[in-house]
Amino acid sequence: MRMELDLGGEQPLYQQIRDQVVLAIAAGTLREGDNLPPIRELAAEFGIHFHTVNKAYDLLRQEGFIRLSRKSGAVVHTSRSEADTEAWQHKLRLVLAEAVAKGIARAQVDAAYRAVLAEFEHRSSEDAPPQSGRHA
Amino acid sequence: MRMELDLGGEQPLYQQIRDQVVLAIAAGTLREGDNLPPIRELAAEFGIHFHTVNKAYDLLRQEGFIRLSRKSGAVVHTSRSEADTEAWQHKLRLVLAEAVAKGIARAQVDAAYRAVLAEFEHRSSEDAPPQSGRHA
Amino acid sequence: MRMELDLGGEQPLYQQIRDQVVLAIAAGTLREGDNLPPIRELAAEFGIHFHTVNKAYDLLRQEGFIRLSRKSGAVVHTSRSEADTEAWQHKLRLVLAEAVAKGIARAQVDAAYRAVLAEFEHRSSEDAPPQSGRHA
Amino acid sequence: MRMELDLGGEQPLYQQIRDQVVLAIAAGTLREGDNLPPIRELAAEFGIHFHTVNKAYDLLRQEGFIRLSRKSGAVVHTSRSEADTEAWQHKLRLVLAEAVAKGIARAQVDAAYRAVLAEFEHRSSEDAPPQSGRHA
DNA sequence: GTGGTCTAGACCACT
DNA sequence: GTGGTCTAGACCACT
Repeated sequence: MRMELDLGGEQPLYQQIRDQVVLAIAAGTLREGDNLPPIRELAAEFGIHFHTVNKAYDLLRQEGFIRLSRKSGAVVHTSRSEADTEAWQHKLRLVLAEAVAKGIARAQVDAAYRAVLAEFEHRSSEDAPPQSGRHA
Repeated sequence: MRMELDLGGEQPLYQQIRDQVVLAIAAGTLREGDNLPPIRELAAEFGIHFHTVNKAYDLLRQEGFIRLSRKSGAVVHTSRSEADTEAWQHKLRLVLAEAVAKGIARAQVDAAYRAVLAEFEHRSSEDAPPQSGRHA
Repeated sequence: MRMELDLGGEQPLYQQIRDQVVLAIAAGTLREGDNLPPIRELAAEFGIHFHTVNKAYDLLRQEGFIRLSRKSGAVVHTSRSEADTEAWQHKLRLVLAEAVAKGIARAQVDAAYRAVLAEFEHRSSEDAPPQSGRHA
Repeated sequence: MRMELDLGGEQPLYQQIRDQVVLAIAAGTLREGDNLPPIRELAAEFGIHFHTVNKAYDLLRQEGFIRLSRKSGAVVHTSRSEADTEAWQHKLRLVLAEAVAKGIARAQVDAAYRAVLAEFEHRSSEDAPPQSGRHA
């Protein structure tokens, strides 16, 4: 799992780590049951405090993306509550509001939407039974 | 313009104000050329300091949603740069990654996407005459 | 003299008026001895308060671009003190510092410099005796 | 990094701080990756409020001269967009218009231009090896 | 009457 | 120890 952190960037490091993990899961680089790097290892790799990584992992746990245990460390284990889905819809609403408010053309929004989902597509194809006829 | 602030919430107040304004523009409650409430008035309404509102308005100005002047106050005046659009796409990517990572079904994501855009749809439909042959 | 003001823009109106007049003088649209529009006329044209125009004209007078008198109104009459020249050099220094700090290539800075001066060139050619050999 | 502020001057303090930092970057006193003084430290040095310094740093961040993070503080990190370059050209145009309008001789303008750039020259000469054949 | 600048200072977030 | 958020409030600039 490739991870790029922008130390000294504007976003808090723990947030960046969280985002990278979420993107990796969506991209299929990290799959259900996979282990995330041990906290101290990841911290060492980037020369950051292990507390920072710990905070990121704890956030991922809270959000229902991973499980933490002393035995197996951090493991991808997604789950979602209704509240999660609602919170997610609220985020989507805000992102789309920005686009609409800025007057980005509907076609361009649609294109961006499809492009991103296509990028993450493989995932459903891996989980789903390999059916035929999937053209385009 | 309805606005709800969650004092003591996780999100900074100025960010909440910013979000509410963006949503209002997208929803068409605030339209190009409309005035936002004066800084001090909005502050009084919510019992917060005018600096907080000022920061929100300044952020909206930076992001290209409004214009500020001592004469006319805060006025909706959207503009966008290429960098804006790129930053927006990155936000969309992250939001969709969350959905995919959580395994929300594609159909449900699509439904949420369409529902939100439908909510903001009127914008174009109000401004444009409801007729065919929309040339220039 | 064409003048465009951005009412509701970020820059103070009096500053915009001042800038437009300076640009007009540099471009040769306004020449030594020419009259600027009467204060109240200009104010009426843009629907702004005559105090605002008055402030702009007074600033232009202070800066040594025009003369004001009850008889003849505002007349282009440039003059400069050593202090003016120093102040100008300081402005130039700051503008160039921005370019250098941002890492704009020297060639590009030079090009912008020459382009702007070329735009204002006619002026010297009008004042100077029409000598031959001025190619490029 | 030498800095001189004119308290009680016409220019806002935060703007003066911003200008001094830009000049320092152009002069090479501050270089890519260098740290600016911590907000509160600089404020104490000049006996002004840290909010004022904060505003200056935030402006420098917006303009693409520095980066801010809680971890590393304020670090010189220049970047520019096309809009930046356009805005810069407009500033240059106005400064040169002043000179032309005042009838400052072209030779004197050229001299001032070259003198300022010479002052900032070292930047490239320090970083690059003083040799011919500078390829990539 | 509008937003802008600045001070003073409490408390928080991130590392 | 760094910057960030927020309140409180004085005084200023522009129109």
